[in-house]
Parts: sequence; C-alpha cells; structure tokens
Amino acid sequence: MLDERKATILRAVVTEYIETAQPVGSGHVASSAEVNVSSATVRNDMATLEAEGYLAQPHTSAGRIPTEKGYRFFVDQLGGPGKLGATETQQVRSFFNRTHGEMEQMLSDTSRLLSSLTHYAAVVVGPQHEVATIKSVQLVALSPRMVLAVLVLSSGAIEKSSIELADDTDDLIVYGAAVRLSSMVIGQTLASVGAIDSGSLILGESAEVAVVVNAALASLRSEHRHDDQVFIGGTSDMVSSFDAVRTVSEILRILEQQLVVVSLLEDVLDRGLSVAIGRETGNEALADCSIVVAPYVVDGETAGSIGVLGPTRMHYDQALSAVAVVANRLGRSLSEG
Amino acid sequence: MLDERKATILRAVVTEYIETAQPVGSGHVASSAEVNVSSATVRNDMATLEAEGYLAQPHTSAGRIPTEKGYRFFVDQLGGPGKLGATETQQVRSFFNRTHGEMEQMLSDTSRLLSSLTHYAAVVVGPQHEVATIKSVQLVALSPRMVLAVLVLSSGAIEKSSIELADDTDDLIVYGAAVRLSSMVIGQTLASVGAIDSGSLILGESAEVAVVVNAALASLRSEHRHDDQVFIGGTSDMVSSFDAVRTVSEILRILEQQLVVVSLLEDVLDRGLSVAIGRETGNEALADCSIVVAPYVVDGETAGSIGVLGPTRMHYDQALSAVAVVANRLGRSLSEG
DNA sequence: CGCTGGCACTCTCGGCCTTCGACTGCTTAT
DNA sequence: ATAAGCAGTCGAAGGCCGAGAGTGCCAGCG
Repeated sequence: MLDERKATILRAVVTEYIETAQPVGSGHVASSAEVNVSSATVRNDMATLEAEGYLAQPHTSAGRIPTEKGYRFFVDQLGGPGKLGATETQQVRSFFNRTHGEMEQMLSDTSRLLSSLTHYAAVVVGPQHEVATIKSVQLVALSPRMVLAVLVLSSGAIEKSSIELADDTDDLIVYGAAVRLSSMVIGQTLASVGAIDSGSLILGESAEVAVVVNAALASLRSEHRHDDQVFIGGTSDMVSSFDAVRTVSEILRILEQQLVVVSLLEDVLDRGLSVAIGRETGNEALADCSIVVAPYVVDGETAGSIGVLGPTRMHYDQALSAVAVVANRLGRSLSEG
Repeated sequence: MLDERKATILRAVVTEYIETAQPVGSGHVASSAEVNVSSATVRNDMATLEAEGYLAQPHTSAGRIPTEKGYRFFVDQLGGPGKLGATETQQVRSFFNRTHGEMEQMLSDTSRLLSSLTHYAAVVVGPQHEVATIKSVQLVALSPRMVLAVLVLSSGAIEKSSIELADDTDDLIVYGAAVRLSSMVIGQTLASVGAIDSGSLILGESAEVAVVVNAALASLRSEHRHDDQVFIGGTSDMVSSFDAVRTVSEILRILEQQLVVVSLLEDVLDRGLSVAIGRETGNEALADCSIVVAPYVVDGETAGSIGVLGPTRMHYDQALSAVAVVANRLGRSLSEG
C-alpha cells in the first residue's frame, strides 16, 4: 500500500528523527544515501505520507515527524530483531557466564543488564508461580498465635504467608498440620491449591490440626493474588530521553504502580516479541513512550517476560535485538538450574 | 551568635523560599508577620547574614536564597519534630490499623505511606537480619545437584541461598544434612553462623552429609552480605520538586544504586532522628537534596531505618513529623507480631 | 546608636521587533 | 513522472527597551 520510494522516504524520516529528535525536512531526506530523487519529489511524497497519516508537521514550514502509524510501519517493516553489536554481545555473554544461582538476584541483575544495553528502563517479570509445582511446605511457629507458612516451588522461588490463629497452638499441632499439608499439596501447582476443598480433610484428624491446616490453606489462597516479582531498572537512563519533568513524573508514576506489568503479561501471551508504540500501550500517560517486550521460556514453558520502556523515538532495532537476545539467554540460563 | 532579629529574618527567608522557590527580597520579609522592622533594616541584616554565609544572592538585585548553612540553622532551631496535621495523623492511624501480617508487604506499603504524606521519595530499610535468631532451617532438593537452603528468622523474614553440589546427592543425605544443620544453627543469629567452624562437625557423621552441611554453611556465609531489604517509593512525587531533567536523572541513579541506604544506616546508628542537607549527604549528586531519617525500634532494639529524600527546600517540619511518627508506629507495629 | 525613609543604581524578565533560515507547496519545464 | 525554481510561512535567535524587584548607601530622626 506504500510504494517502495515512499517506504524508503518514511524509513529515512523515522531514522533521522530518532537520531536527532528534530523535525526532518525534505532536503535531509533527499541527501540521504538511500534516496536518489530530488527534494521536490520528496516533498510531494511527504505530503502524501502526511495525508495518509504516517507523518505530521509540528507547524507549517517545519520538517515532518513520524506519527504512531509512521513508527508502526517502520517497526513492522523492520521484520525481526537484527544482530546485536559486538560490544553488546560480549556484555551479554559475559553477564550470563558470570551469573548463576539465586533467581531473584539474577532477575534483578538482568534488569540492570537490559537497561545498560539499551539506555531505557528495563522491566523483568519473574516466572509465574502458577505453573511451578510445590516442592516443600513448612510451617514455622513465630509466636504462639503466629505461624509462617513457607512454600518452596520447583522454580526455586519461595512463597511465604503468615497465619494468625485464634488460639494459642502447640508446636506439635503445627508440626502435625505441616505434615498433613505436605501430603496434600506437594507436587501440586500453587493454582491448584486454591481449588482444594477444605471439606476434604479426612476424619480421624485432630480438630486442632484441621484448624491450622485450613487456616494455612486459606492464607495461601488469599496470598496468591498478584505476587509476581517485578524488577525495574534503569529509570535514570530513560529519564534522559525526555525533556519535560512533568512527563517524567507521570511515567515514573506508571512504573511505580507497576501498571506496565499488566500489559506486559497480556501482550506476551499471544504474540512473542512485540512492540507497543505510544497509545498502543493502552495508557494515556505513556503516549510518548514505546514498550518492547518478549517472553522467556524456561524448560519449554513460557515463564515470564522482559521488556524495555523508552521514548517513542527509541532505537527500535537495538532495543528489539537486546530484548530478544536477553530473553533467550535468560530462559536458557534459568532452564539449566 | 545570631541575634534574635537576624534569626527571625533568616527563618522568614527560609520559610518563604521553601514555599515559593523564588529568591526572597527584603520587602517580603519586612511585611511578614514576625518581623516588625522596615525593609531597610532587613536589608542591612540580610547583608550581614550573607557575609556570614547563611544566605546567598543568585545575582545582584535579586532576593536572597538560603545556603546549606542557612538551612542547617533553620532545621536546628526547629528543635524536634512538630505535630502532624489532622488529616495526616488520621492517614497514619488508619494505615497502621489496617496493616498486619507480611513484613515485606508492610515495609513496602510503609514507603508508599511516607511518600504520600510528604510528597518526597521514601526509603524504608528492613530490619537487620543480624540480630534475628534462626527459627528453622530447611534444605530442599530442586534437582540432584541443586539444593535450596531456606532459613526462617524470628523476625518472620526468610533467607534463601542456593547450593550447587559437585555430585548427585540422595534426598536422604540432604535430609540428614538438614537435621544436622538445624541442631547447629537454630537459636543462633545469622551473624554467628558465619563464625561456625567447619571443623566442628563431629565424627561419626556420614562424609556425604558433612559435605552438604559444609556447602550449606559456606553458601549462607557468602549470602549474608548486603541483603538488606530496601523499599523505595514516591520517586514520581519527588521528581516534581525539581525542574532540570538532568538533576532528576542523577538523583534517580543514586536511588537505583541504593547509595542513600549507606548514609541512612550510618546516620541512624548514632543520632536518632536526623537531617542531612545538601552536601552533608556525602554525595555531590545530592547537592540539591536533603534527607530526613529516623531509626525504628522493634522489641527494644534499633531494627532498621526509614527516611525521605526531597529537595533542599523541603518542608522540614512536615517531613520531620511524618518520619518521626511513621518510624514510631512502624516499630510498634512490628513489635506486636 | 540603631532604625528608617529615600534615592540612585543594578540586573533580570518579558514583550516586541527584526532578521535569518529552514521548510513547504505550487507552478512550470523537461 | 521528475526536477527546478520561486514565493510564502513560520519558528528560533538576537537585539532592544521598559518595567519591576531588589540592593546598598546615606542622611536624618528618635
């Protein structure tokens, strides 16, 4: 629907605008390497591109800047992620060679890596607990009426949930409850714990034990709401891309509320590596931002997602490559363990 | 060293500058309620105050703005924290009535509370693990060569540490090691675990068990570095106090590196509620910022600290009250559990 | 002696104008 | 279709000016 020359011109405008943050005039485009027509011809095409909604003019007699539709075309025709630069590749490689062990630490460091690669804010969402199976349950009495339930998941993650009991409860009862609980939930997923019928407690059980078990189950059910782990890094880098403190403040507010996370998760389920530009993010406050997201796969299952948040005029190719590569390596790295 | 009138004038300048962010002229000061002398007299005193380093002039024929020394005097003569406003008191009260249970959740919410009270960035540093005793140790085999050690502390906090073993290890061995480990460390503090001599393993122990126990001890030792929990909230609020994106970016960088935490902890040990103004924070990038910190006390012991980070022209009285009250309530709230 | 009113002076800020330059759109020639 | 030329538009930058806010100093007054 866009002939080859118009596409090239649009590409040139987007590229230049991303680089300079200045409206791009026909002269610059004409003198660009890929374009071999005069500025007058470029002008005609740019007028068409504007009429079709790919470009906009801040005011008459200024150059053009891309609209969201323009960026969208640019990103789509980019195809997939390109190759990462040599230094970046090296940085990723050495990072993943160095990092082992603690998952939380690793996710947190990954968000640092990603922001350092792209100079945008990086968001890393930890593996969904829903799919992981429960490896161990333990009840620890902190005080006569406070018990802490500690779950270890196959992913290596830990869920904890505190239980307040109505009556003082003996350690032995708590121990009995832990044993009973273990037999019920080990090997199950966290999600299926929610489905356990409290009535299923076999009789012959001490009533006191049953109380604790039920309290623990209730607590686990309620706890298992939005406890996705989210790691955000590099906000200071991203901030430099904007010039109004006002905008910055709004974006930070969104990040604090972790609203992005929602869209990250939604997007990641269907499409894999994907880009949301400006209002496509579904948030008015992010009108000047774009998000690049990718899921990462652990042991064959989509586990979580990572992404970067930057200005609409972000370096999409670099961001795409970085996100793709890091998601890939992160998945592999987590699969080994 | 400052006579009463000069002190009043200085106070008036600081107050007004905090309010308006504009250089304050002698006229404004003279028309202020507390000052009953003419602007000419104020001018003379202000000249003196400038000579003595309490005030500065952006340029001739502009008003004065406080220097760090000026703010320092202002804060010192403020004495202690004042009373909190009615709405704020109510907000704090209802927050602490509502919040129970999960410590992490609570600390994270506290940082939100504090930033919402002050409109500055809030930093909450979780209780030091060093003083808490170990309630429970568990080893969970995630894979034949990966074992996860899970410690539950008396504070309700959880420490985890993953252990990679050289050889495949049977679950029974791991279980044996867990039992052995429990007898060694339960009741101890995390710090004292570091001091346990690996040689102290009594003979008669299976060699395989000893290997796992030692690996676990080593892993706990190395893990117990800087794992203070830090919760930061309200950065978006704070940002609005500044007008240069550049500054904002630098401050965010500091927060990301969690450098403030260091000064928070240092300050909190000796003095209690305290204020660091501008370069007193010990960080050049925070030259335009001030920090108000207070420790909080759990069960009679100083456990952690909370603070706010805002511009040097912050509302010190409000910030002081808010930090003091929240620290107090937080400590009480954590003591109950 | 300390305070005040007055006065001359300084310096920024905002508005206004002009110029400059970077564009565009259109028209015409190839 | 493409290119070249031309007239027109509009913002950015610079210069100028007046207004306003403040200062410092001096002389007078209680």
